[in-house]
Amino acid sequence: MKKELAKTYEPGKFEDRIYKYWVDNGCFRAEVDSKKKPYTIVIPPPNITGQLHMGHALDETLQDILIRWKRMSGYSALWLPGTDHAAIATEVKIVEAMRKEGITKEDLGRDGFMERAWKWKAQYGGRIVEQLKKLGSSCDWSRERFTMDEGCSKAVKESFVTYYNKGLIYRGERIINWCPCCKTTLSDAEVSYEDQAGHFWHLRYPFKDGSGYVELATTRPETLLGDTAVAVNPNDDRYKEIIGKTLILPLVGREIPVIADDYVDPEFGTGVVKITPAHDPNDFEVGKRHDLPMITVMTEDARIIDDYPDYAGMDRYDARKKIVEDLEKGGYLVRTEDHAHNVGTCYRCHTTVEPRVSTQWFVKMKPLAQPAIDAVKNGETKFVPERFEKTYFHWLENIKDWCISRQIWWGHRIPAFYCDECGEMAVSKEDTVICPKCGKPMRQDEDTLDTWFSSALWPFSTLGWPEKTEDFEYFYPTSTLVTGYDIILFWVMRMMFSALEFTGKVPFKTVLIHGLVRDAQGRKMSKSLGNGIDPLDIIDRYGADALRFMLATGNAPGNDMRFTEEKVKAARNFANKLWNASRFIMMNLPEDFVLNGLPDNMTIEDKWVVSRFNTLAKEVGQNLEAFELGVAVQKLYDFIWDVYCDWYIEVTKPRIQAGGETAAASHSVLVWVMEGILKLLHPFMPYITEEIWQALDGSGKPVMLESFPVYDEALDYAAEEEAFGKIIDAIKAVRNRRAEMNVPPAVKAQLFIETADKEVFESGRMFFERLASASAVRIGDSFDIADSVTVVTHSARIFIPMSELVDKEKELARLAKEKAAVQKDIDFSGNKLNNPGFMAKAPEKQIEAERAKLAKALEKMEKIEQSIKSFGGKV
RNA sequence: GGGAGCUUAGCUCAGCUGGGAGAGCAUCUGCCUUACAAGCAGAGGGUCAUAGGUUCGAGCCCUAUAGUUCCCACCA
Repeated sequence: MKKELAKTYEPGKFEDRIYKYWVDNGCFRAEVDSKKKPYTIVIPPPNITGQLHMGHALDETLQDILIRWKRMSGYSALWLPGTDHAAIATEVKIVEAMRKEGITKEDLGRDGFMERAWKWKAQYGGRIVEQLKKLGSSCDWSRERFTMDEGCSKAVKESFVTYYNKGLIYRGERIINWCPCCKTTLSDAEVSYEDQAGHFWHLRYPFKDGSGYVELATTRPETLLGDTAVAVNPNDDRYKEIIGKTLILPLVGREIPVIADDYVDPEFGTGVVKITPAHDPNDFEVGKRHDLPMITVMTEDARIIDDYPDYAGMDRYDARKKIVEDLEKGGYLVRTEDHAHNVGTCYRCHTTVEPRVSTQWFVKMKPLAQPAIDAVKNGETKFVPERFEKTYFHWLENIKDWCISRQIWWGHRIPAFYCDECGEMAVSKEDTVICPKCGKPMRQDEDTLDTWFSSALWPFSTLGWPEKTEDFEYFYPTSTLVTGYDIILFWVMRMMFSALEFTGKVPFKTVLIHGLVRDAQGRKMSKSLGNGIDPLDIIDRYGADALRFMLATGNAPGNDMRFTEEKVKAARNFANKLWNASRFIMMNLPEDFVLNGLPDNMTIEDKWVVSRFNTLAKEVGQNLEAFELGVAVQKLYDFIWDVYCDWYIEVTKPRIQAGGETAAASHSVLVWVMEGILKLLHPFMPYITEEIWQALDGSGKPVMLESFPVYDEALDYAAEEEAFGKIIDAIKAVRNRRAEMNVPPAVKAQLFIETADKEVFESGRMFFERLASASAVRIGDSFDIADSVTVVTHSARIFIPMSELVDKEKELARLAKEKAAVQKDIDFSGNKLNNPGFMAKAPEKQIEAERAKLAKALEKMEKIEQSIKSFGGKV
């Protein structure tokens, strides 16, 4: 069955059609099938607010390659898609949109806001999903999930309640990271530190008894309002006598003590630290140790509270300015110096985080961390590349409790209930709860959970947990998680301990880590820089296959890569090459051609290409097993372009022209190898391989459901590989000489091939005419052609009688150079073989290879010397 | 202050368990050879950051140094 392909490769003309074909035929659907082994990937769920960016494109491409390869390899392969509600990120966007309409959250109230948020989700949540499809992602869309859908919400409640009942979730008053802009708490992981230029203000606090001052330094003078002590190191001789004395807090007039605490570093600054327990995490600890009062001086949006009339309502930076002025006026400011320091900022909006004391919910991490460490230590879960395990261990070994409550509405509401009557608290999976003590209806906690709380359950909540569903039993634990190194701490680690806690199993066996896609200059792609490249735009111009190929090529796991359009173009050109190769095959195929395996009468070059393909299949499989996708794709590229197109197709041309039996055989081999290529390449470039397959193959089945080629011993033709290699070498050598002498291809010349492998060269006779510009070819044991250009390979001497081009002196000089080169080879191998150490310790295989190399070089040397003699030179 | 990565051809990067250095792009030469100029045939270009070490043999393993990037960390 022969179908015409368009003249040029235009992916835009068929990609959408092919995708629809796959969906319509249920090709992505994974079945619970006890006869097959499961292979499962859950997608790192993109944010519903998101637009597809290059990071997604890379992530999805790698997953799709793996899932398509496993599907073709006989697994029941499930790629489970879905989206994340992205609590803060989404709420910020919705609030922003509302602000443009002049509405606030408070105007709508909680229920009204949620209604609006769900509408918003319905409107934009689908967008990113449609964009994923453009890439060719073979997700099982019938199983698509959302972190706030019914099942995932149920899993969230179940896990919260279980944690709570085991004492692994608790509520307590702590100092937490507070974003004054998002008006919510943040976990430690959600704070990113930035170096900022600041100042070091040296202040003096007077003693109450009038005995002078103590000097201290601060980077945050505005927190002075909340100072409840000044601390020195107990071993600091300079200050031993003032411990226990009372100071008057400038501007405020509060009496505060001088305390001693090891936390103070005597070497740093003046060795005296002001203590603000409510606005600094370290001071909070000091305050607890010394039972100091905690005085919160700022509101939720980081303005000074009304208790300080001089500064009330000012934001923290204005207050800082005013306070420094007032300190100066009052004679309390000693000096100001420049000081660079590390400031914690909100990872979403980059507002400086304000430490704040409040009552929040926490997950107790120490007991959960240990099993997660063990699971990786004992190899149940492996990271690729391995080095990321260090990051993982380091984080888990130093982990602090996880603050999970957020003061926003978009998210899973904390399933805790309070009785306003008697103060009782209950944690429950139910939506309405009656107080167990007094029977009054209870009020649910206003806060929601950190978005990563539900993400942490993703590998099993999406498969039905806490129910023991068929999917869960069959597809869990998942096989491979593919994600960027930037969210190991946020996500991978939390899935690990959650899964071990709730399912008793690791969530995935392998974590394949990839890097970031950077711009051409190596900068991170970001909205603020405006250097982001839209994958959809690239797909539009070059096709999804080209983008995928580019993203999979030349990149090792865990390494960042740069995006350049040149690389996409190279990938597109490769697709075009494949496209045209298939066009060539099809335009020459007889109308009634049907592929019926490999023919019986294969020639040397047929066996050569089949054997090379066989090796390719073996190696690609090995590389995929080892997650070396970049290496695998490079091998495919080399085989298709160099072996198949540049050599095999070229070599079939004279055969096809000749017609008959030999042409028929070459048709079969051409199609057989092409089909093999399409199968091997399909995971990487699904669209073009499917499009060509459908035109070439008569089975009516999609290539994506074919079997992935594997090594077949019967197709190993080592002898033919070597023999045809001799022909290739000879053709290359002739071309090389002709190019050196600037002989245009149109100028044909006779070729006299002197060789001991007459049979081999005889079988390649017609290739010299087509590929080496030969007008006629003679093959013999010995020739003596005067004044001819000579070419020497290790298996042949080739004479090209072009006397007008021959310059004896030049020819001798060239031969001398070639001789020197071969002599170097001989010396190199000879030295090795004469080295007792090498002979004693090198593996036999290596010694054999060295002997073979030496033999080849010696053969070549003999031929060169012969040629030198024939030009009258001395050897 | 800890930890990790990177340093290979002019540029961007591969290089699987150690066995005479590769690709794409760029450069140069010659070709519109009826699959493909998004192409074909050739060429040039690298003391694999530096210095030691292990080994018969090192781009690859070990140690130090330099440059660079990232992650983590409470120094006011």
